[in-house]
Amino acid sequence: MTIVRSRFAPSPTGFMHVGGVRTALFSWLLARQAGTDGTFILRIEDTDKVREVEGSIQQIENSLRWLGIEWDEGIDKGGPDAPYLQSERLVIYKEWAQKLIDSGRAYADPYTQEEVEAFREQAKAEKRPFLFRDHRPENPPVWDGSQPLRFKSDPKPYKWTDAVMGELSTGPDAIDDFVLIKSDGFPTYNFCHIVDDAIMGVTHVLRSQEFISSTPKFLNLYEALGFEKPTLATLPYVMAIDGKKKLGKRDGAKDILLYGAEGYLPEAMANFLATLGWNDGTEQEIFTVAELIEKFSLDRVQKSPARFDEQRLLWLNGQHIRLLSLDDLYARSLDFWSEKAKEAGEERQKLVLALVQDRLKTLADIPTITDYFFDEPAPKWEMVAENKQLAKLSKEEITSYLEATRTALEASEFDAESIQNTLNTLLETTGQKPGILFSLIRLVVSWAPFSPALNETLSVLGKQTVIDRINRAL
RNA sequence: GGUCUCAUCGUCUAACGGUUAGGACACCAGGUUUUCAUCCUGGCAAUCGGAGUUCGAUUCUCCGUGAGAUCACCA
Repeated sequence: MTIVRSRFAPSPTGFMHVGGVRTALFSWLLARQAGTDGTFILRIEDTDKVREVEGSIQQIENSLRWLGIEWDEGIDKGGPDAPYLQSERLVIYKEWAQKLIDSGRAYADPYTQEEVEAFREQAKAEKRPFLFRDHRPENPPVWDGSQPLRFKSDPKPYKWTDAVMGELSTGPDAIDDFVLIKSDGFPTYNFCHIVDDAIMGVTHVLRSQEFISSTPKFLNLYEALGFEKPTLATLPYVMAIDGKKKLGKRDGAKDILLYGAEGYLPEAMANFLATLGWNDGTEQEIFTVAELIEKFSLDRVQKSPARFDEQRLLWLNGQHIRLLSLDDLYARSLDFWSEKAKEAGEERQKLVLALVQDRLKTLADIPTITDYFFDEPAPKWEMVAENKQLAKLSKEEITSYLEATRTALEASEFDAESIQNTLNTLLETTGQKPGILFSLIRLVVSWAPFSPALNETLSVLGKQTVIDRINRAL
């Protein structure tokens, strides 16, 4: 097994959406598949105090945990390279910045922000790219910490291999004198993530596509610092389903935790995210988390962006619900039952749950598909009118079918099998098609859009309830 | 504008240079002598365009076209 130290390094600027979570998932899968030789680090990059949102760290941790992503090292867990919160590591960055100053690879930026802005405007007006290094001061002042500290870059073309994208290259114009330490004393992402990855011994850096054009800067900095470059893997975007833009909070990307509240299973979400841009080359669609860990590989990750298709997630969720044992399903369903259902107790809830398990797409379907087992449903006759077949029946026909049904069921033993026999006999005596007669019975006892097999539904409801509901309808 | 990336059914994707271009979601039609959003069967539907290399190109090369990213004292 190869040694893998991978990390997820979000900034605490709000909730997590599917794009960010997928990056974390892939990184985690890589570490877990290395077995005991794999470590997954959660590092929080809080160097932009302006954009920071309170509570984000907790939310990030909750999101990862919900998905089943557990980290080995992090701010709450500690680890050999603690602290894992960048704002607590400022001395480390200062140290490395000093090394760059000493080796002549960093200098104080003497300009005001307005002056730099003027340079940028000028370049724009002249239709040429803006490069700070064109304005590199001849005799920069000694850096006292109040000015930004800039990297003295060594522009040159680069060719490198990305574990996902393959061979990549850029010209020298991609490299400029970027800021290492801001005037507020905090390092920039560009600088501190490189330092941290190196001293934390990170072997695999996974990140999303927008970083591809900054990679040459990073390569240049690795060289200046004398660090070995880790394996770089660029993940394609997750796109909004109806847009051509990457999925972002502005385009309706949801907090990943909301999916849990909406009745999605974390393993379905993991399956969905993993197969959004990755597949194992076979026709397998449903993967358990264990299978994902076993089979995931960076070289089968797609190069092109994938759209976020909620329909597919819904389908996968139904598939994963079916995979659950009844006890497991029950344990996860607790938040979704109606009050009446909870009053009925665990035994009865499980009886009903077993009946409906195959039909659930989300746990949030539980009330709509089970409430009539616990509470008297309000008749919705429009459901009869909206049913193509039932709409044709006259009021008299409906009445006579229901009366016949009541009579027949009153004589039934009311286990699933005898109800089945009773219903079959009923078809013969009424001469009606099952699609019509059974639809009618189903609606009258449940008034629900969908329900389990009729004989089982009736049996679980019990004779008295069924007769009462038929009477009520009559 | 500079730099860079990507491109197979509507969507997610498969295909050592040789397949009737496969699967899944969605959709449509049947079936399950019982409803239904389950399940089964079937159907619809794709290699962005043009050159080149080759006996043969979805696959390799080039040129277009389209889409996207980036060019911050944000990450």
